[in-house]
Amino acid sequence: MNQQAIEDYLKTIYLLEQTESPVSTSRIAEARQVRPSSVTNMVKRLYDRDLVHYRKHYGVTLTDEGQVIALEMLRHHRLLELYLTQELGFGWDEVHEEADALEHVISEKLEERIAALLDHPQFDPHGKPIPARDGTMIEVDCQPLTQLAQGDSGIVSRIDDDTNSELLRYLEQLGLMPGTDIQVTKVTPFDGPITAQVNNEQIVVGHKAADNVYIKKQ
Amino acid sequence: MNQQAIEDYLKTIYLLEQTESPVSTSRIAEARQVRPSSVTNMVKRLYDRDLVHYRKHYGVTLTDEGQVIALEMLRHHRLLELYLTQELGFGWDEVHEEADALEHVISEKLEERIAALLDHPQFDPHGKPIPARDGTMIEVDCQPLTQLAQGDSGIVSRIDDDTNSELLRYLEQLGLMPGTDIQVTKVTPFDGPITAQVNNEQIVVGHKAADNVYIKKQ
DNA sequence: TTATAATTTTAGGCATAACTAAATTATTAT
DNA sequence: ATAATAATTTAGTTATGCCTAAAATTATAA
Repeated sequence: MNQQAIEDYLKTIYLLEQTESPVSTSRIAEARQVRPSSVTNMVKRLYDRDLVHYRKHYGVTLTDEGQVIALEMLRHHRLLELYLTQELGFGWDEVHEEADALEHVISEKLEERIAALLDHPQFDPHGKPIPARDGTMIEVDCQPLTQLAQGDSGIVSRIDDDTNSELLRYLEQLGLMPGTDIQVTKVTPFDGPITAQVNNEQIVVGHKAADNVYIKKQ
Repeated sequence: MNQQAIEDYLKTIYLLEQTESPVSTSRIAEARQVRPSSVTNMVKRLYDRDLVHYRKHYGVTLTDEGQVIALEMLRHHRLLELYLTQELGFGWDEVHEEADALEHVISEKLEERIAALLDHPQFDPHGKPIPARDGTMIEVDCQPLTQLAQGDSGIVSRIDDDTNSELLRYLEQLGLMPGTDIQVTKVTPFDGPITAQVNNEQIVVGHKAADNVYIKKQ
């Protein structure tokens, strides 16, 4: 079993656990784009290594040991994304794949140097929290733009699907990046578009895109 | 056949070809620490992919296509070594392993950004030439310190074995780093130590270490 | 309780990449 | 030229990793 595959599975399980825990094999299969039987096999091997708890027909959760590895990958990934944008001029829509490959390869020493150089940052370019070395992570109370009501205002906190370059480029055009102030001007029913005030401009954004934009209400 | 294994074999073959070409399977086996028969198998697969020329019982050389990949890896490796020392505070004795892992993973885009940020450098921290994107590379006419005679002077050009951290730390202590002026004060027979003037100090360096220090005579 | 859906088991595929031992080929010394 | 030696290749084996389809099992909800 190679380390990269282990790390990818653990990361997937970690992220799925944020929504529902325990995680079913079919959810993992879906996320990893393999068959459920492949997942069952892999999960057994992860279980043999004490990286997950596993009860048949019930689900999977990470052990402490498994979570340490998952968080390490998440830390690597998000630090790298920030590093690439801040220090190497990458766009926030270009960093996901690069970080996905690099996260498995950088040493702890390099991780630490990058973190220090960036002044131990708390968030990646998409507003996602970067786990600290001890596994702790800031939680921001926020909600999708689609759930705000007319008149509500707040600050863009994070973009949910940070793997979708096209979406990111679109949101950037609209100015919907973490830290931006936003006030909802108008909402429309039946998952219709949302109108909002952003950077002193009126913007209109479709429901699907808006669903990825999480706002911290004020 | 995974890409990393291919790249490692091609890099090995490239480096061995600098000394003698064609390269025998046993030389490759020695360099890669595997059995000659394993190399024969691998070489056949490389041949199937047009990455090497291969004649049984005769030897192996890189095809153009193979050389492109080998040089790309060398470029990645050396750029990364320089980047890690210049931008991330790594010592020249700490970068080899990190670069060895990263070289297979960075994208062309990241390579280019790193190169640009470093102002398209020509040499890595050990004085080795960095291949340009088109495969060209500066050649420096230099020779091992052990081959200089008393009174000869020059500039340290490069360190041959850049994988040996201990050696690199030792040479750094002595001030024997690329760019340093050096004048040979005394040589001793039977592979004995060499005395030289470096940074206004007299230093004594053993034959084995000196053999790794290449000098550009003036 | 029985049908349906989800999950697991089984058995095997396919690729990589190493190894050993035996056979073959090339080189060297007589 | 030939025998001895060295280098190389062949053939077969081992081990790993990750996947799949199909069959069997288990959970669940009507």
